[in-house]
Amino acid sequence: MAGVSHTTVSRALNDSPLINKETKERIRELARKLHYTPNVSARSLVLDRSYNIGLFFSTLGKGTSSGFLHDVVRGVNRRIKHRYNLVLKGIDDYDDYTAISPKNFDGIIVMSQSAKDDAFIETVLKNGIPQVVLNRRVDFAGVCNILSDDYQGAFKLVSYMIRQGHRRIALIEGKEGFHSADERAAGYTDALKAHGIDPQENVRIRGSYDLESGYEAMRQLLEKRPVPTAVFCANDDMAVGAIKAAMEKGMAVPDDISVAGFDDSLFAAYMSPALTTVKRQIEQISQLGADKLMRIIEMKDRSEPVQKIQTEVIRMEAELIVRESVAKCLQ
Amino acid sequence: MAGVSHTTVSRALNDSPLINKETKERIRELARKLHYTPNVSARSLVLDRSYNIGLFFSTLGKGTSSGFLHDVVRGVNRRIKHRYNLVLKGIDDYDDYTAISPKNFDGIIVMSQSAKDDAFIETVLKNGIPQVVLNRRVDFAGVCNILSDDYQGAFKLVSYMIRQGHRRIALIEGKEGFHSADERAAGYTDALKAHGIDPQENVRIRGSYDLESGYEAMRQLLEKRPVPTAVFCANDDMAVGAIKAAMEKGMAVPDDISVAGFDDSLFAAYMSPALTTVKRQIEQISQLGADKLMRIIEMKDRSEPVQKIQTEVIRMEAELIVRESVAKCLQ
DNA sequence: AACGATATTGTTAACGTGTGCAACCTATGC
DNA sequence: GCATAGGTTGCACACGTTAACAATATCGTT
Repeated sequence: MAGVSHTTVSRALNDSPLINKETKERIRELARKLHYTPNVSARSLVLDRSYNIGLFFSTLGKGTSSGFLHDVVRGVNRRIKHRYNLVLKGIDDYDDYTAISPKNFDGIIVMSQSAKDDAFIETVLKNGIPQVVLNRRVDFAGVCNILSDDYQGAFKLVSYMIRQGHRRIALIEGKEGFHSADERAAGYTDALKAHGIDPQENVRIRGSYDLESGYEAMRQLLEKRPVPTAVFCANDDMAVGAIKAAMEKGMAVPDDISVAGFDDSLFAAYMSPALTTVKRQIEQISQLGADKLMRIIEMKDRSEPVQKIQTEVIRMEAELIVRESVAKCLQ
Repeated sequence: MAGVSHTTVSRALNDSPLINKETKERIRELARKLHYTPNVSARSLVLDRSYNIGLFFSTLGKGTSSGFLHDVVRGVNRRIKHRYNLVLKGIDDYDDYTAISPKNFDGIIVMSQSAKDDAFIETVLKNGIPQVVLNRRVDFAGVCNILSDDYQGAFKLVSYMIRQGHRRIALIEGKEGFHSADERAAGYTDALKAHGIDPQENVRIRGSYDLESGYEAMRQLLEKRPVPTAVFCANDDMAVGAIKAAMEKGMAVPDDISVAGFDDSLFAAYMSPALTTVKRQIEQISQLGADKLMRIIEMKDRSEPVQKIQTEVIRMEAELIVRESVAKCLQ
């Protein structure tokens, strides 16, 4: 329609230097008027890029909390260049990884919760897809890794409890097999030891990160004698459940028993009592991860060596948020 | 490598009837061994399908609650055929809609919160992309529309409050411009009128669906004289904020003032007091929407007329969940 | 044995874009 | 006036797949 070859049109839309400025403007104007949109598939085919960024969670079902998902999506979406598609996936939806190919994903962000993801991460690595693993420490060489320091966060929180005079502190653990659960438990144990307190196995109960499991765990804890004076829940959701169970038994929080969580969920500040917890910078980690991934992709485009940036490990400090649900121990 | 033409390979992998069974098996076995993956871009180009399903929210930033996002993603992800990519987008990220083309999306699910989305929905419609609009009533001919009946849910809830003896019932409204906010407000107003109570403008306060706004709104309400005996919050998050504000003023819920929410969030059952609320079947709506979309896409593939299914409007009943936060009115 | 029908495979073109190369045009310098 | 350089455009091919059509092999029927 412009009386030129398709080559010239292509050059106009990609503002190539090999084109007359006026023809370029004329073609662009025409394209706008006709609502012309370049065919992504054709471009993908010849340029060997999919314009898909995969955002993979260990699971999209139970186990991933809503606030976590939301923070991650917000963080990543904000930093992804606009021409990309953000493709959401659950690793546990796959039963084989043949579809994980550089043809399908220009880059992949893994929000990893569990060591089960290692096979997936390795596949991505082997296929040479630019990758960033967030939220969990992995040991593959050549993988950029960003996570919050849950161990240190838990350590700080439990130390704070001890400073408040608590000695018999229970733990409601996170979901089995989840790395975050282990880290937080380790921080708990080490904080006790560092203050000369012997960790007791019988005030340590396995939860699964959801409200019900916190409720159930607390009911079990309240049967123990002596009853713990404080409970560290491995996330806020379980803390909510735990507080519910305590109240049903006629115990006031924090007067009769102190409870703390982990995550600093949206509602943590608005509960009664307001929840003492640890804040993870999930949104920030996600943003940072997305930025890194974009950089790796760009370096790969220019076929620069990507080693430097890739093997990096970044730990983001977790912040203790003191509110009302942990009180001084009076016993 | 198999000593056959690429056409034969194509037939083997798509199990076409035009191929010998043994050759098919031989090629498939070979493909598996070599980790051969078909190139999606090339297939897209020739078949004119992108294998992308767009999931569009009005916004991915503030205004969309975490639980909502999570329920939708879970529901849709479960029902989408595995070969598709679930592409997550915020409508407010776009400043023009030229990228919204059938080449880029085989189908689109819109989780619409606001009338601002209409321009977007119309674009999708004009471009002939199979579309399902969830969560909000739209009037375009040829659009499949599934939503929860928020009006009726609010009506039921407020009627329940009235049956409990409440007469002075306040409203904390949802976010301005959001359709759900208007629906719930209308249900509130009509329930009052239906029971012969005159809606009072001065106990009606605008919120924005987040916890802070519920908190602020409640503080304002508690200044009113006489103080309302019950407050209907247009979602659970605001109810949490409202309860916080009440408690800070030394008022017990529900003994001194009753509070109800909307959504039945995960934590609603675990708060103290457990929240009386209305349950929307978000996950179910999302599943149903995804199913419908898949059907529309398939019909379009067979170039059947899609009119029958498309103009449908489905209203899912919202369910009153009675818990503890609304008590009998003693005044 | 010859014919047609059927099963199986190969040949070729097409999808819409980007790119190397050739071709053309124009201006500059001698 | 002519050679040269630089700016601008078109030609032809490539990307990896599907599909219409042609070609070949196999089988059963008369």
